[in-house]
Amino acid sequence: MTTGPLPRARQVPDPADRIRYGEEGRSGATPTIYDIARECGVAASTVSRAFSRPGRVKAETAQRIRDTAERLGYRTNPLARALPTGRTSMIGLVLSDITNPVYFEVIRGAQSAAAEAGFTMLLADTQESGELERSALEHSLPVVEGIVLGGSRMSDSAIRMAAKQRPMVVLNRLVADVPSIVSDSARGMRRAAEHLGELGHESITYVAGPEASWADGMRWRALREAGTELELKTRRLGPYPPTLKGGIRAAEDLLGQPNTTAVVAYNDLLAIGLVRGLARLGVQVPEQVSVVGFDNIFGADFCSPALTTVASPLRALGTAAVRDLVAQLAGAPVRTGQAAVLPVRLVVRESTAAPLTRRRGASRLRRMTAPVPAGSA
Amino acid sequence: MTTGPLPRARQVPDPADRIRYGEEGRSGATPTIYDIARECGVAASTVSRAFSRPGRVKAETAQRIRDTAERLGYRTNPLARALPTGRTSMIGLVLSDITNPVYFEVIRGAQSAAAEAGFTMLLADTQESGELERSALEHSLPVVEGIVLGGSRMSDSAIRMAAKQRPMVVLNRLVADVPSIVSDSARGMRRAAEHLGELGHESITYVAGPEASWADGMRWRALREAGTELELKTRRLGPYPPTLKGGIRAAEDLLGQPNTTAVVAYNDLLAIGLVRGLARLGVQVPEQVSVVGFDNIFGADFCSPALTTVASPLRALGTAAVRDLVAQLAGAPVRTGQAAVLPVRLVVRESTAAPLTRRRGASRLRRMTAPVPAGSA
DNA sequence: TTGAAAGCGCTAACAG
DNA sequence: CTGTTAGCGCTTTCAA
Repeated sequence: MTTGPLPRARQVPDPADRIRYGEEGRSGATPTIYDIARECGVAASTVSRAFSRPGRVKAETAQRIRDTAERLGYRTNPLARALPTGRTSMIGLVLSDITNPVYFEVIRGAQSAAAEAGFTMLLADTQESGELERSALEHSLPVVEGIVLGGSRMSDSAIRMAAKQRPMVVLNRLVADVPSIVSDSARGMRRAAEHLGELGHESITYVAGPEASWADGMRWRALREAGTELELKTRRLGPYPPTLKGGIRAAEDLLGQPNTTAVVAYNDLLAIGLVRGLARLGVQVPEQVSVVGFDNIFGADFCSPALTTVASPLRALGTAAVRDLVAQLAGAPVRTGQAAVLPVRLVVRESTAAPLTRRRGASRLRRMTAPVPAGSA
Repeated sequence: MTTGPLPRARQVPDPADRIRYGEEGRSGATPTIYDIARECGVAASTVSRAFSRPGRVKAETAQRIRDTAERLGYRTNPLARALPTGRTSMIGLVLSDITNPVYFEVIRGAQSAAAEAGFTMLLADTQESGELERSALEHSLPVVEGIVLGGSRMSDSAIRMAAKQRPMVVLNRLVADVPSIVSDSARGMRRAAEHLGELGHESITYVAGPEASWADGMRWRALREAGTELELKTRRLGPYPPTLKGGIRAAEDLLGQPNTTAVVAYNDLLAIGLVRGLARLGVQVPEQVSVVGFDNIFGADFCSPALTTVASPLRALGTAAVRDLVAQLAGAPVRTGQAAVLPVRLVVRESTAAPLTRRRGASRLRRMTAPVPAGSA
């Protein structure tokens, strides 16, 4: 009971290389401002200023300091700097699912914008759980100066609350009083509907994603409106999880729907799954059904048939979010009224075509042949 | 010149919400151990112990402390904790290219293992540059307790040097004296060669990836050895950047190679690009050429034809690396002699088949038809 | 332009 | 079992 094993092994400081108090100061340890101060015959505060406030120190002194710092291999300790100031130079990127390819380019964009501004990026994966998300925000992220929330699964009010704690930017979702960056999916959907209309389709089925997704509601609403204006019938199927598997399930459900010649899916993952599922069921894309996706993720161009999709500016979303956040941190006023809306564009590939026959109202889907064996191992 | 604008805007502390010295202590600020100590009538050190050393404090006292901490909404400040101890509870994952899909599952595995062990993951993208990598290690990562190096572009000696500074695990590469986790690509290549041999191919072309890649050398060597044993001719083409574009270039070069019926590519990205490039040039896969990839990345199953590939245990690589690192941090002896080798498996899909004709030695590739227009917008 | 000194929040010796 | 005290490395008043 006296000196029993400590609960967490790592709490036993390795006596060899951990910092100890009151002992050795110089030797192999990384130098501090005090070492430089002593070496230069100035006060530590002067050294500090030389780095964080150049110009508030005589040029020659500053130079001398910088030189010896260089010589000693001095690196300012970010932790020590952060403690009194709160400036950790870190921002957090919170994602609902790191492995969702829609985030790849977002991550890259955010990362490069962060690096550019001198920030390090902390990545948190909340695995599609609002609970994990809340806990990430509360526990592991207090060290970040600001947060980019990509694909949050929390409620608007929870987000608003969190945004009060520290600077925040929300991606692809509108939350009152919280700055956000969205892609113009309404216009994208409109373009998709026009495209299908021009090909001769008379009705469009929306294969829905998660109901908790702001973008999903947005896209469905946009399709309905476009349908009204363009005189196209619209209907909605779902919701489905926004994954390949979800798409395969949707394919099965689609067979029950008469007169389906054109589908717009919530996102590319769903669309690609849908195409595969349909192929397995003996339905040809685009001959029998046209399919449009959303986002233009990695793989949308090399799946078969290559996917027609509404391309989101994924990379730009990432950079814009981080730039916004960094601006906020620099004291810029928070742009809270309106979201920044980034333009999208329709990329037409091979998964859309004119409907097979426009003369008869008969369902194309009922014409299916016998199911074909899945082609993969 | 006197009070001119400071270089970085964010260095102007926002007087409203930054920490100030000597002023207000309580009010809306987040509580510290001192607030709890005062409230409970104990010393701050007792509060500290109650959290970091439960058991070294009387049960009731500890309970009382935990209760008021709860009531006050206390959260221990990780920065303040880290400063004297060096334990930041962060580990760094350094990748050569975040957007390379081969890392998706690795990231996910690493992230979940880190979370499980109570660590936060810092992600650094070095954009295929050894220089950026070195600088990331030096500058932005001193706050991490340990590092997982995935796809390093640095020299062995640079890695060894960095590994002396702090605990490190290297992925998919062997570096003397540094613990590493690799997938068994030698056996994977052997399996691929056997597969192609069984199909009736008599020679195999290796489409090489970056020369700086340890895995590339490994794979090529394994193919040569397998070729000797299985009596298959082998040749090497490249190097190419391990991207879709690289594959497309490789496709062009491949046309100059007589008698090519089977290709193994350094990785799936290259393989998929190759297939697309060949299709554009009018060469059919697998009818005219069989193609095998490496890794089994996202998309390998839905590209067309679906890719036969040597599947790496990507997720497991990520978790294993982090678990290893965490063990090191906990004081486990560094396993330096031998790398941990994770098993791979060959996934046969549609991109491999028997060669069209075995009777004639004539090149299949020279039989190509006129180039076909690219199908995408 | 610079130095002295206090403090950021927490941890760890060292008594008691 | 708990309080006292010093200290992590850096920043920022305040005075000189």
